[in-house]
Amino acid sequence: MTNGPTIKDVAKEANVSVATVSRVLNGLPGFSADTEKRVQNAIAKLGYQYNVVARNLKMKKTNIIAVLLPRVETTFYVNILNGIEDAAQNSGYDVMLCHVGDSGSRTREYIKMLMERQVDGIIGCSLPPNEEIDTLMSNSKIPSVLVSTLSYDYTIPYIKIDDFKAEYAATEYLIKKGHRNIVFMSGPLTDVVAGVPRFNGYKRALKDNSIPFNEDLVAYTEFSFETGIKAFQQIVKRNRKFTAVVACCDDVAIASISVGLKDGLITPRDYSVIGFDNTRIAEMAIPPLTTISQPLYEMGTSAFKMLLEEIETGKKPKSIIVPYEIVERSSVAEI
Amino acid sequence: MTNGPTIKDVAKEANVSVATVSRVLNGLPGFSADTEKRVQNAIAKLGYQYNVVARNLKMKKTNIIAVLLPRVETTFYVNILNGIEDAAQNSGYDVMLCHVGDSGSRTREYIKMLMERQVDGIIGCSLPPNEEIDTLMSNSKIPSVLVSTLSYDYTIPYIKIDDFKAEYAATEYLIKKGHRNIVFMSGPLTDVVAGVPRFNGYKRALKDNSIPFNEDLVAYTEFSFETGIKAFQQIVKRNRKFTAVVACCDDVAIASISVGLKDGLITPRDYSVIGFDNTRIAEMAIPPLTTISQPLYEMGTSAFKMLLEEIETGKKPKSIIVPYEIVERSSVAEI
DNA sequence: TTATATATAGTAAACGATTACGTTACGGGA
DNA sequence: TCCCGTAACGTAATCGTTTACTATATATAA
Repeated sequence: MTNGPTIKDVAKEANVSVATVSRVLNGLPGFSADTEKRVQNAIAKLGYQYNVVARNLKMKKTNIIAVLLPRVETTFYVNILNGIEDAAQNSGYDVMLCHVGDSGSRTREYIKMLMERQVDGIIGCSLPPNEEIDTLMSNSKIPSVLVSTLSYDYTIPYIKIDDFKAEYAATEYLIKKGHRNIVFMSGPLTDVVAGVPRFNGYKRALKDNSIPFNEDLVAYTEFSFETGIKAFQQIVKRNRKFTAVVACCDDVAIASISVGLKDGLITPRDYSVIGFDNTRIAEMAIPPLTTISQPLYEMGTSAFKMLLEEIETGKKPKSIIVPYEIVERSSVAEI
Repeated sequence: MTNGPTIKDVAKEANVSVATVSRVLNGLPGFSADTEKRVQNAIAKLGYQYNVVARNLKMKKTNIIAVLLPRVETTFYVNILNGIEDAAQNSGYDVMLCHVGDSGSRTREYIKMLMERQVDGIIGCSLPPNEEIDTLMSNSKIPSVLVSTLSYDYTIPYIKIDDFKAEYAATEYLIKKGHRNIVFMSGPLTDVVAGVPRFNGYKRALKDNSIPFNEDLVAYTEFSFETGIKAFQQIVKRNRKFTAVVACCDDVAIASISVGLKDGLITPRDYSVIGFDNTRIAEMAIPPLTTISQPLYEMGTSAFKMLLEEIETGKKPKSIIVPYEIVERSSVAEI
């Protein structure tokens, strides 16, 4: 591969110094209109191509941020990612995608790689809090923010909803519609971020409305359709008296609807269902799913803004709790 | 920000030259076990951090590839992306995400940026063929491959299914089940890649089975749920005699099911539906969607392999047509 | 013993930008 | 006329690596 022309070649061609070429390239002051024209002509003539890598080395800045994602199969992450990418693009940053695996197993290696690559910042999405990873991140000195999760010891700024309150609200919504036998399709209790607090929100809403908690009405599942199916089959086997279900995510909500259908149970005629996340499938479900909405896209843009703040000022931004919202569609009936 | 230690500092600390440090860092021959230990100790003592940017400059290689995507809201792209990322990761490449907008409007600027960034390769997903963009890509001299689309003049290697044959097969599948009044929910005919060929496949299957083509049975839509809803409403208004519909994508298929439901029409009892893509929602739909499956993840990994081949050998790889598959679920009935 | 190969290392020139600092020329004010 | 500020450049060091050349010591072969 023959080497392309560099700033030096341009300088020679235009009869100026490299400094001058650099100045016109970057719009810095210090050259006449005539010089500029000569440089531009030289650039055009030689087909000069700017080299960002060289600048990165000199400037110790890459204008790259990395986004760490556990898995990218659901629109949940995609919405956040879109938000991040749009915001980054607007500020002249590019984003590097790091698919760290479901359990976050590749996170360690990725962070090391990112340090070597000199990325300017890291955004971690839904990573399970892990002391080792968190300290690794902190020690890396790379500005970082978390979306939809927390750090082990709260040292890394984050942006998320209040999962406890959100699931409390979902449960209460059902109660206000007259439901009392409410199934809870819980995320795993090993998940301290989205599992435990949502479960607690459910239980607290029950308690505040003097409804006794019934262990028979809760099933544990991963945040996926397939595991949701299995979990809800357990429920149906155990208990038939429920009139509503609050699910830890939309996929599980839809699984709950599907399972019932095989037994001739129709939502919301026979039982109501409320989801969580408001992913794209929520509106496409039959019936369209009533669910808790997180402003995912905005969380993405905000996360980038927080990160940018840390990059530019060196100060850790404040964490943000964003508001959830109940979006009412057709999967809940009053009784 | 105080500068971190460099290879030079390590060299001084270990009482060796920078060349030696570089050699142990890269596992090249030319140092004794004792020297290696001294270098490693120096690295540990100083907390030395390797700088990839400097290497990139020297080596004229970044080990970054870029993936261009029109929009990332559907699991369609996500599956391809996963494939690409996993394959890239295995070969020591990182991927940069470029969200070029729905119409590919930002593609131009992105390609320029990628040239400046000296990325090693570009993978374009589902980009609408566009002469200007294609020549820009070719002129950039950056190895490129296309997934699920073609280049304007076939100069850029691609990997995709045969859309004509696939939609032919879908239509024929319905015909073999006894259907003759078959609606076609067509993508826009401005889409030369997925719009036109699929429409032609549908028409040809009709013809080969001596079924007259009926303009009334086709509606045009974008590849989205919302537009699918509107398009199918048109169909229902115009004609009620159909017994099946072939849809240009899963979202549109589900839209077709949803619209009928409002009129009390149930799939597959009242009409059958076949989708396209086999995205995640296909299995979650009610009823689960029979659809044409593209091996998206594998297309992603193959695309990367093709790209890698071009990066390493400098030769354009051959384009690949991958096989589709009909996955049978419950949205089609025999009559 | 001498010649030669080999292992182990060092020197210094790239890679392609940015920029602090120095220089020159010109113009205006006193 | 002299002084000085300023615009318009140029020079050269620098960012942190890689690696082509050399150089030296030791081992091996003849």
